[in-house]
Amino acid sequence: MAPSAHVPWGRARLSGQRQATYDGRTIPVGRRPAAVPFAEVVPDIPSRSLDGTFDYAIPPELEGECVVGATVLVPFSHRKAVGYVVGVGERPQEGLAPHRILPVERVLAGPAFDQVAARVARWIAREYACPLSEALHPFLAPGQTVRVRRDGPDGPWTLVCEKSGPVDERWVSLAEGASGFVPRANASRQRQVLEALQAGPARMAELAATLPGCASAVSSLRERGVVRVEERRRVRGVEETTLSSAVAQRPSRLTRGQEEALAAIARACDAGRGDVVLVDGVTGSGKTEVYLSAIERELARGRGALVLVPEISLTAQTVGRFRSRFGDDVAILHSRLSAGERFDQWDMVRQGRAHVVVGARSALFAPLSNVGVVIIDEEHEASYKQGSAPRYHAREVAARLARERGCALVLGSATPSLESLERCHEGSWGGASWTRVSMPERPGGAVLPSVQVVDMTQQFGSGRRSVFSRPLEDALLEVMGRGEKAVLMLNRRGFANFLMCRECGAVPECPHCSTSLTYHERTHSLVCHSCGRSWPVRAWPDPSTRCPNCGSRYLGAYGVGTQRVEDELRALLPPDVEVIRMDADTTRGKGDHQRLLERFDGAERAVLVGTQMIAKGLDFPEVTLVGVINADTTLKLPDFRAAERTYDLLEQVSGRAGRGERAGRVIVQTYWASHPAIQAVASHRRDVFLSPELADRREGDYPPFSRLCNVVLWGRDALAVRRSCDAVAARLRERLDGVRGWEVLGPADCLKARVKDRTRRHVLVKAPVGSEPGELLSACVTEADVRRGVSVAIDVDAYDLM
DNA sequence: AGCACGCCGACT
DNA sequence: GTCGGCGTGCTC
Repeated sequence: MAPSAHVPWGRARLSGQRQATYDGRTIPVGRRPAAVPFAEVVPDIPSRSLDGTFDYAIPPELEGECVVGATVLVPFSHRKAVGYVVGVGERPQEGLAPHRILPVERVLAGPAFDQVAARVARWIAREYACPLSEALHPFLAPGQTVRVRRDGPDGPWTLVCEKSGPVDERWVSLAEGASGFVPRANASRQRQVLEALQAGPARMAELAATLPGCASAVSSLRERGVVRVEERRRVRGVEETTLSSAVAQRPSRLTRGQEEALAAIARACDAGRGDVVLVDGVTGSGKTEVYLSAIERELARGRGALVLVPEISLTAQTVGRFRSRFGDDVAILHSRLSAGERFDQWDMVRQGRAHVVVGARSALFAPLSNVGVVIIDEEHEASYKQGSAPRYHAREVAARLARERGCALVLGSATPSLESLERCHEGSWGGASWTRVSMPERPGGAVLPSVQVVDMTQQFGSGRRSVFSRPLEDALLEVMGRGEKAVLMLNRRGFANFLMCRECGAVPECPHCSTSLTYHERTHSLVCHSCGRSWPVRAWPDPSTRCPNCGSRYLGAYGVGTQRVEDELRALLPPDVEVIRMDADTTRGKGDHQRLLERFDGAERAVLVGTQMIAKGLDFPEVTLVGVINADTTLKLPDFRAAERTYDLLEQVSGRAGRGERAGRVIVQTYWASHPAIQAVASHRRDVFLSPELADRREGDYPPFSRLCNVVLWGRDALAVRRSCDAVAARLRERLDGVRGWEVLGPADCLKARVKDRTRRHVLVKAPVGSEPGELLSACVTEADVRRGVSVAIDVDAYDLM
């Protein structure tokens, strides 16, 4: 198909002059382009066997509307289909008989993406082995799904439009009574509302999303005349924004690390070819200020910014910091907004009325064409990998997007991923340069907490059976005696069960795959979920138990729940100490999370017990002790990233201690005190973890030295799943056996072998770093005999191997 | 011959 | 994903 004039978000007729809009500004279109009577359309039919584009004629009356990014209704085979325009041109595809070309029937929605985005979508489809229609989905306007469906087995096909409901247009702002108003000590929600409003007026829906259950606080503040609540169409006026600059806490001067980071980012922006800067800064080193300054510079040059933060850290505080610096130029996109609210924010970006987008993973696909910089905060977070189709990694899509848009990519973390560190070590990757800038100091010279490692095998050896070691027990009593607070973290129990020797700490591993073996109680066996091998085993308290390492009979399933820790704490501490448990059970309801944190905040002296959900975003100055009950549970998960995740988590949770004036202390309990991940955290030296970990990864051909792909098959019929998976594995081996750098593992049962009455099997494929495994995997799956009723997912660069 | 079932390929 | 076309094989 012939390329058309390059007109992003082209609402205007292509045949006119000076009509195309570009982020709200009019740009000249030079010569008069010819009409484009053909549209290249991707039907929204998710199927591997239907992977291509189809050309349709654009009738004259639709000429202005039927542009790249538009949603259209087209005749398809014997029915109609919703499709997306990914290209327009003067000629249809070659070799297509003219009489077969049908006309576009209707334009259902205006443009949601431009040609550059369409190119990125094509790349996603190839790279992550998914149909192009699925790769386009994240680009579409949120909450505006249009589908053709039919009612009944052979009823008529009808068009179903799910437009988002009415938008909550109530705005909350500070009123005259705000000055001098001090909320009561226990009114923490009121305080948070007022803090959020310091940055300027906020939409009720947005407040409710970041501060669950704030409605009652707002209404009581209104009764006292502290805030005003107004119904209005839009707030983007003038009077409110003047407030925002007043509270932008711009530091008087930047640290050297911050200056260096900004200089590197400026160079990357100016190079305009997708160069990457990794801002490697310890917790509290002021990465956000670097982002804000970099964005300011780009805005001054007339370019916008995309900022990705992990969903969990998208709090009122984060939003407030961006709002206070950029006011109404910020759009917020995340899952807690209502559908209408999301659409509204998205549409603001499309119309060029907001140039900074802050959001979770999917904010990457916001309709911002004039991008100066893409920023990914906490880039090591596993949540940047999407778990359902399209199974993209935000870092990789961002790198591609930055190259296509000619802007810079900034990655920030205190514990960068091994992938990013390795690319920076190489200096370049995928045609762009990768630079690491280190920020080792905290502004104001705050110190990192001291970290003590306690060897639990010694505690066990000396007859101690409590979940608390002697040092942790002493520290807890001491901290409570001083009227301070403590946080105790239990690593995720892990979905997988494993055996561990309480005397020597050994965990049985697969001799072929060097991953921990999972213990299956029912069958009394140890199973490797990488290669599928299994061994019979007898675990404690069976009298014949023997630890393969030391011969001890204390080889048993190991796990401590938050409940047990809570019980032991109550027995240990004086009755007036608040013990707050925070885990999946106690945070089920909406706003529970926030409520528990408030109770912790308001208490005189308290201990917060929780799973890893407490590791992030907790900022209480009175916390002087952080205890990790058992660092090993995540260390021993059958996942090659287990050590990296443990290191990240421990580093992160350590950063929770001593954020106020008093120094912090961290106690890490472990059965494996010598493990590099634990030693690295204890000594505040990342290389202690990094060098042996990288050596292991290289040795085992794991990322970042390979690309690990997971092909999962599931279905009700266990035999059909098994046969299909065998067929896929056989096809992969036919193609790949003996090919240098490629390896096929399995088939094996998935770690979660049965989910919702479906049997799950999988095959792992290791591919060389420079390769593009997506197309090959797609082909093998298509060619293999996958039975009806068996579903397949191809996960390239898989993170979740369960 | 008449029809149920399953597989294959087209769909612009 | 959905449907029609066509071949196979069974039944009337």
